[in-house]
Amino acid sequence: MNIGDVAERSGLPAKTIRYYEEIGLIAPRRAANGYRSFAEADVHKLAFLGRARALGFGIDDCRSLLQLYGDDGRTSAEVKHIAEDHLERIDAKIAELTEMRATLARLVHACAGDHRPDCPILADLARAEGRG
Amino acid sequence: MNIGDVAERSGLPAKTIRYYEEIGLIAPRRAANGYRSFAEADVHKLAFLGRARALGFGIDDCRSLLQLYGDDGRTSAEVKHIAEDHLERIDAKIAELTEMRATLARLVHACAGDHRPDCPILADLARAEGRG
DNA sequence: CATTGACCTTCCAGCCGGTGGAACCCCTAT
DNA sequence: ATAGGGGTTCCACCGGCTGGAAGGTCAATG
Repeated sequence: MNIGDVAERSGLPAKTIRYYEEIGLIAPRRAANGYRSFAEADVHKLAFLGRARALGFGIDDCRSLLQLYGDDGRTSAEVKHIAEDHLERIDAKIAELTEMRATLARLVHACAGDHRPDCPILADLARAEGRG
Repeated sequence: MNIGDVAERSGLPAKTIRYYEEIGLIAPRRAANGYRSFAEADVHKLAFLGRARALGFGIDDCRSLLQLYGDDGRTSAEVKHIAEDHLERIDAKIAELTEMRATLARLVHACAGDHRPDCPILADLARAEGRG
């Protein structure tokens, strides 16, 4: 299977697949003409990676997850540990964004949005002492 | 004022301040010895930038906000527009993360996290057809 | 058999918003 | 004179790709 077919089947762009090979996440064979020659297992791995990435796992986590996936001696505790750490990072990010959102929404709400120059948003940015 | 003092007063690392000069957000004078020589207005601008960045505005937005801030002929509508766009992007990001979080939390919950290899997390990544 | 066009290859550059480090200059205190 | 704590420039790197140039390969045409 050539990279185009694999891209279609895995849902990942060809560029990304080449990149994943470059950083050692997959290692497809090569045909005599130099083209990458993908096996079903590669497609499977790539789909796995696509789903892990879609859940927000970083490349390093993906590497670990893939390794655990292929390791019969793994424990589910190892996998869970990675996922829990990631969950914490997501929660932290959500909390951060939620705080931003609250401040921003308050400012947007306070701003008339008309032709006049007076603007609570700029006022807040220019001098944020007193409130968060 | 030298960059170190400005860093302390604005809360931004000296590296970042140099970077902001490089990309044209600020333009401090230079002393005879080549050192950057910051005025109060520069410190003010940097603090403004720091707060805008803390609200998640991108550098381009910061540039626009700074420009509007210094423009007496601005309208609050222009400022509000930038903020509303940004608010939408934040909401989209929160929604994305919240969805990730939901899936991930479900998987983590379903995983025993013990010494055995069976793991719903890996199972889901390996074959995610049927559920989101 | 030559050409077209879709595919594949490699390599280099860029995105965002900095951050780290090397190599060097400047200023003050001892 | 020297030590140290500033400052300066420049270049490389982070994540995770993405775009594009330059060129090789292949199947189907005229």
